[in-house]
Amino acid sequence: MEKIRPKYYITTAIAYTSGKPHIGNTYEAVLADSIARFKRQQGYDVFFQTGTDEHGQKIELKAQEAGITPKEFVDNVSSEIRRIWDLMNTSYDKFIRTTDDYHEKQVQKIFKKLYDQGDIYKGYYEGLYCTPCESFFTESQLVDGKCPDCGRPVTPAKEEAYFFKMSKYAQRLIDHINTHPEFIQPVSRKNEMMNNFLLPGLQDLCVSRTSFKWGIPVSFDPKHVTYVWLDALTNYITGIGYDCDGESTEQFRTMWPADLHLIGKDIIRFHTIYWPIFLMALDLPLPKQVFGHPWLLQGDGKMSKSKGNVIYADDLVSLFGVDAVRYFVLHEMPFENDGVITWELMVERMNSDLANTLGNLVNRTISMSNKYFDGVVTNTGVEEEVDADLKAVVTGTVDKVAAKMEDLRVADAITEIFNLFKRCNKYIDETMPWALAKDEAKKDRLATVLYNLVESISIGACLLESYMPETTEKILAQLYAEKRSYEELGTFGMYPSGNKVTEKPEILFQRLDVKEVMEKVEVIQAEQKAAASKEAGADEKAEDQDKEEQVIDIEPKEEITFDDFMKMQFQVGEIIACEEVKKSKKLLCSQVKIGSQVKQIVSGIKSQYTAEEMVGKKVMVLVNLKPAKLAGVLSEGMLLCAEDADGNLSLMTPEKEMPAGAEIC
RNA sequence: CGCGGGGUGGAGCAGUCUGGAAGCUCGUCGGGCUCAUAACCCGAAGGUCGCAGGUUCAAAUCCUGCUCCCGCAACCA
Repeated sequence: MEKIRPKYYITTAIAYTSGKPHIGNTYEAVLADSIARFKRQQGYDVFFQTGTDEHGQKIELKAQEAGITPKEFVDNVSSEIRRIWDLMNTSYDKFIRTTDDYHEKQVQKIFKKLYDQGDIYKGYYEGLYCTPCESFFTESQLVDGKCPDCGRPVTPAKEEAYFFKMSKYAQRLIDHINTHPEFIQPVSRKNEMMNNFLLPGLQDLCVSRTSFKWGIPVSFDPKHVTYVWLDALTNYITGIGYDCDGESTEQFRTMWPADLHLIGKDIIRFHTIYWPIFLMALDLPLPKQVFGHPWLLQGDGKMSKSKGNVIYADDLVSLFGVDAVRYFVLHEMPFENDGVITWELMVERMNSDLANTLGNLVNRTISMSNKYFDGVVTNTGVEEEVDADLKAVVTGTVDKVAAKMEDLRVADAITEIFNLFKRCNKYIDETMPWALAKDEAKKDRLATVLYNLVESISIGACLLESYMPETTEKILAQLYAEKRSYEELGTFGMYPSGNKVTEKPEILFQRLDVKEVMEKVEVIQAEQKAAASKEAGADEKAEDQDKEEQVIDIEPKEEITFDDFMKMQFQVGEIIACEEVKKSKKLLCSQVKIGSQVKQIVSGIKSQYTAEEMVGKKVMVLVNLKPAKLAGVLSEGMLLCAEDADGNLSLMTPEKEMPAGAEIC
């Protein structure tokens, strides 16, 4: 009787199609792929979904800049992302795009349903809007009057919008999280969500926009388009055939709820709060687990295209090969803390693990088989004591790997497999085949030693399949070995005795020289830089010529009257004392002498000025600004600064010596 | 006193829940071996486990205080 295979539904976050994905995005796809492949190997009926998130104002604008329609734009980027996923050999079963018609149709139905049942209501969204980030901010959220995320200017905006009533389901969610400790992984994230968002009380979530068109229209109010999360998150159900009128597919009924949503730690909030609440509103079961994986960061400073140090999957693959890149990202990524990727580290891993430990092991084993037995591998059964430990390690690995995978500790799982290969290398030294070969009487023992090695490598190679599928194929091909089933990986001795291995072993991973690699990297970086400065456009030509001064254009504000201007009172102030505001990162609190009075003014300039150097400066002060508390400290005015594109600040000081209190007009 | 995570040989990390000889990978140094991709195997050096107290026969591990780093939240008049 064939057993019914248990199902396993795994998803990645869908990638936003505003540009080419860097290695960090790619990492997520590979991580999900390794888990999906492993579950398949274990016999699960796996469905692995990934895809692209394609709506939003940012895309609308980018398309406009490029002079093409948004659809054309996302078609390009989406296929580029898919190309990279394919390049990385990810075995997704479904690649969903949020512009797919079934998805759009379903999102409209879901929106309507939630509206009809009163979970979504119409209201107004008011605040300051950052176009590139597509986010509204309250005045208090701004950084230096600019977008806290990207630092670009914001514009005031008010729009009619639909909101989702989050509070209604909050308690149910809190209970769920408390009774399902495995729901949010790693567990440390759970507290963050609870303390920062759930326990203080949830804000209602804005789910529609009228400020742009590139989105899924709200069916009963077409000037609105669905705003990001209700559109993006629902891919997890629409992709497998959910229908909110009850016409869901068979696939949906078997696959949902998802077993694992694999996402970046930056969007844990949306997946562990908003998404479950949407599902509750739709009366659907919640996903079993959400894993917010850490990030893969670059060692040499922040990534930026203009610095030319962004690491892309293509470049890595062309230098190292697909499996080496897969190995690296999977192995280097710890479970909780961020991982680091540099070209040097990549070369080191490649040389020491892949070339030395694994590649060389396969190579020396095959070479010896050819040298001593013309490639024929025979189990003559002449066992010695040392063999027992080798076999124990080899046959025990599968369970160790499975245990690590169960906890999503993929890096540790891979380490277990490499321990198997290291054990093999040690075995060679213990048995010294080259010594056995000199003694005709020990020929049978020699045969058994080589048989044990070939068998061990076969098992190890099969275990590698989830992580480095091509390497598995290559090794098995050289050994003329069959792929084992999962159950057979714990059994020693299935390699057919008398089988022949290849005559000419192929180098699996070539050792690399760091210097040579870095030379190639420099070429790549130069190209990237060139492309970036081209992209930056004609008005930034100054880039090459440091001496030429840059100019900055900012958003023009509304015209004001002379009267408006006269309402503001500016005076020269002398800073007579200054200290840091405790419990804040950016604030300095200054005592400013203006005429005969002293005002206390708090300014967000700690990153640019120390408290000591502030003292004694004469600065331009807006004195009649309504006092307000900042981080609990009273501020009675504003110090004026000039600011450049990088956020560097310069206090405005009088050009000639002026007394404190002098009017500025 | 906003919430949380972290500080362990040169580098990167595990160990902390459930106290009981400080471990792994890489690097360095020494030795072995020669089948193999200057690879493989063995050994050594190197740590007051952030600081200071406390509990205990015994603390990296438990308790208290302090300090530094990193996320999230707040803040930039």
